[in-house]
Amino acid sequence: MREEEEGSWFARWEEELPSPGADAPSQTLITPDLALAFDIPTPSSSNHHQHQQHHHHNSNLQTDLDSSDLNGSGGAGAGAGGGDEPARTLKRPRLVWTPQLHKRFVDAVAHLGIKNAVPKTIMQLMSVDGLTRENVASHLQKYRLYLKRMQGLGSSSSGASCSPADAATDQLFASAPIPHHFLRGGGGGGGGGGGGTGPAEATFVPFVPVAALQHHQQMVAAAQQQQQFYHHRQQQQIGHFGSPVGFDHGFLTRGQPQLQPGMHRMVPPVPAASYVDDLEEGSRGGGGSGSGSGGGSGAGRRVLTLFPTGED
DNA sequence: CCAATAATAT
DNA sequence: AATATTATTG
Repeated sequence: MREEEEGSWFARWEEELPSPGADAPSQTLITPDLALAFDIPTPSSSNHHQHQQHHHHNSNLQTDLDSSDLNGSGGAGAGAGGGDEPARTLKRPRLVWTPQLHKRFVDAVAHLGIKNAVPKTIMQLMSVDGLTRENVASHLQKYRLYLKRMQGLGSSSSGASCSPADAATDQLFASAPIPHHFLRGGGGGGGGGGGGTGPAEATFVPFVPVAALQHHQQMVAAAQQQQQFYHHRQQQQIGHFGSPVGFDHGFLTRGQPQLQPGMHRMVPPVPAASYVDDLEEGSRGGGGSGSGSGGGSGAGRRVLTLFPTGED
């Protein structure tokens, strides 16, 4: 029995994020505060091995991924009350892209069209609190690779992944209703997301909302202001990340953005993103990539990933 | 100067 | 393997 594969990364969690520990009060709500206190020791110097916090039973693990744990983990935090203390050089926990979150991502991209599917726009359209452009950009890379991979292949049977490694990634992306659009080269494809697993589609409905999106340092003024915002976000109200199952349900989903005084939201295209937020998504029956990758490591990885879809 | 992408590092 | 981070280019 060996769980070395996935164990590798989550094992680092202890080092990465401030795994709160036994000394942590049972106050599940105060987690952010503690994390904050822990995380700001000495960021300047190279990361020496800081005191490793003990970790309390943080149900962070996606293991029971269900409900709306749209967020990942963490607790960087915001002053739950009065604190607008700049959590200087605060490193937020790694963002956990859960299927629900990814769905929002895809949904945003889908409604934007490949044209405007840029990190910043996506981030704004998602309206997910605490999400940074970097987060989206990073994930966007993965997503593009996934799409490209899909395009490259797509023949023969419903397949999806060839390598076991890709299979894992596919599972994540498969959780979203991929509006097969955006092709790297011109666009294309799309069609049925849920209905057919047919790769290589051709029908595609690019609804270009707005015309040109020329960036010249004058027209994006609003955007720049927005940019400053997420810089300050660090001390503003981040902290809705880590939500151990059961508490901290600070839904990251901001239905409508709260307009800040002195600034207005810049959403020229796409009026108000109004998608249907479905908490539960169990769509992946079509593709159904064979989980049994046969291969070498397909033994027992049943922890993390996969939500209660009740499928087996 | 700002934004996005690509590559690299953790 | 998944993200964050950094560097480069537009």
